[in-house]
Amino acid sequence: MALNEAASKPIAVCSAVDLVAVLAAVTGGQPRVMTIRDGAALPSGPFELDDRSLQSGLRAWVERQTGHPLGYVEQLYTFADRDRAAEGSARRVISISYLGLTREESAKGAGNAGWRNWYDYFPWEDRRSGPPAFLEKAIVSRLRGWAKAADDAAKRRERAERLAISFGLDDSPWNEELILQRYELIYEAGLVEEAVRNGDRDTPAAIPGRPMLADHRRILATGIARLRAKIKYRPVVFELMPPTFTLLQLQRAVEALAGLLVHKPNFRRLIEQHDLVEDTGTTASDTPGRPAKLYRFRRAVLAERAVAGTKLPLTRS
Amino acid sequence: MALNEAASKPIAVCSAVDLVAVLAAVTGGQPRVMTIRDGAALPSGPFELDDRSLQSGLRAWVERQTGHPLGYVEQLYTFADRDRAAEGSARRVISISYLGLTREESAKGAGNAGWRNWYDYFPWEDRRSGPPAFLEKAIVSRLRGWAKAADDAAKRRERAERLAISFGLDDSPWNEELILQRYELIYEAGLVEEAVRNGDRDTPAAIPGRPMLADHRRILATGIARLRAKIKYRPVVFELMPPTFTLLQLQRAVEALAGLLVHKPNFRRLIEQHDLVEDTGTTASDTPGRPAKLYRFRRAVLAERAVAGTKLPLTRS
DNA sequence: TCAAAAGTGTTATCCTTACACCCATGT
DNA sequence: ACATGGGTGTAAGGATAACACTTTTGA
Repeated sequence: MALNEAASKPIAVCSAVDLVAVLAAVTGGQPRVMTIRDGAALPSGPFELDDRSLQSGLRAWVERQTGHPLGYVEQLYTFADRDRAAEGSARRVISISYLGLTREESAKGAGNAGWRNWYDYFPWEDRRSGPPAFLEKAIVSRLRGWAKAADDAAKRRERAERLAISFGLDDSPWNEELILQRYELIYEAGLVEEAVRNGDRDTPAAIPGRPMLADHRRILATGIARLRAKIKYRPVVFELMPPTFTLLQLQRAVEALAGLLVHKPNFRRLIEQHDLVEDTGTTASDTPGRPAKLYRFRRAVLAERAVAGTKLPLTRS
Repeated sequence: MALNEAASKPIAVCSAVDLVAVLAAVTGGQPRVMTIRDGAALPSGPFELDDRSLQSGLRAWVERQTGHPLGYVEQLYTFADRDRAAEGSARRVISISYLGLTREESAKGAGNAGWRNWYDYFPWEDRRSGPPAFLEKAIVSRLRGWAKAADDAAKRRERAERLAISFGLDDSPWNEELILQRYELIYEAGLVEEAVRNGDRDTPAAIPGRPMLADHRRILATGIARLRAKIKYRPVVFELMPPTFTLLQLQRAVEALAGLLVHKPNFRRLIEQHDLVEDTGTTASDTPGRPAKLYRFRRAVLAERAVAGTKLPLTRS
């Protein structure tokens, strides 16, 4: 590293840069992610110099692939740690990752590309029917063992605390946003195939959850975490919905993303209170039970609300 | 762009990558940012391949430079738009930017490096004594002119709306987090030197606020925006405070960052309620008025609270 | 005594949470 | 009738915002 203060023009050091996309959708009540290589990797490729910008290039590429406009794109993170290389060669790569939201629909992924339920990769993150049965035995108890196995007492305490917070043990509530922290804990403990590949441990039995190439699973976790956080303060769920939808469909989408169940009456009020939707006048009829009103996203909110929500007790005047 | 699904190994396309740091501190009741080249640029330099990771490399560099531990580092954004090159050569550079927080103290910036009040670059962002006098004439009225000058009606409406929201006109409240949006509006309207340099407009009189090289001012705005947002939901202010401090000092630091005044009694209650600080038993004596208790940050909160704060109405059980 | 800052009390309001309940449709 | 989902009412509790006020020091 040389952040030289007096640097004239930066020297033209060169690195391989690639782009990685976490493309999310919701269908059939499940959260989906676009994958390639038969589910083993996220879509990615070299960053070419003639793009207008990273974001617009990514958008164009996705729209070409899926035939659908990408509703929303945001940069996720840029990874550059050495231990990313992973696969033999110590080649250093910089990965710039993006999160994109789309309505799945015609998921005409060419070749071996396709949409997968993202809980295939993180089965412990789906708590819509309560904590999964395997969690305690296959994960938590082994992490407890790992925490106890640290060298000194301080480290043991620290690990135990991270474990409790990440997985919502001992009075800590489960926090669905901590998906990356949970993955990293499991990784550090050597319980995922990716960690084993990197030679950090000898070969323990892998835990439930499908691995991915390189660090794509970490990137996916980063994307899910961002989305789980964002749905709480920005109206991004709507990017994943069809043009019109019932409030229950909307709720199911939120639940799919969060991996948690939501309180129906209060959810409806929340949506209505914030004026996020408007009535279309029509009702959905093909469903069981009483027909539900169909709503559409009130796109005006995107402009109206810069949102943000104060948290500082300001003085008036 | 070629996010080829079937990509075997990405081709070794090469780009120049550099790191840019937004280092923030608070002293003398003012927010500071570390600059080089006599205040014209942010510290930056080429990214070298032998670093362990971006973050740790940046941390090491800063600690060497300032002699102080960097309390907090986070990645800001990776810029790669073509129009960044700006300065003659169409050379494409990728800039990975970071936000770092430190206690200024011995700001022994070597050479022409040093701490600057960040409102030198964004004078309209400091509203601690109300909206600055020049705002209406030097900025808002000219932006209104720019909004009216758009080609078609739709674009005029869109510009007027962005203007109203960004600058808190027509019933919209001022939102201190929108600093980047405000800067981009001013940039698009051709009112900053940086835009003129890029040849977007002929030469209008520049508005108050010091320009920077390349797009460093945009990066700085990104950093300030992140920090202004983050102090509301994470205890990061404390990274900028001395080991012990009074509640008024803490309040002044928050005000300096936000560019807004805070309601004292309610601020104190907020801090205490959340158990963010603990009493040291000592009091500050050298100040005017009644001596204030000195507090210290309760570092335990970093571990205890994964924080997050639900916004979804979950079902119990 | 006054200025300056520390610090406390109290209220109105809003938002969130939880619980209870009724409504409309198809089988 | 009953299952399924749609939809409303309301009350308790907590957080926030606003106002008014007392306390402690140094000059």
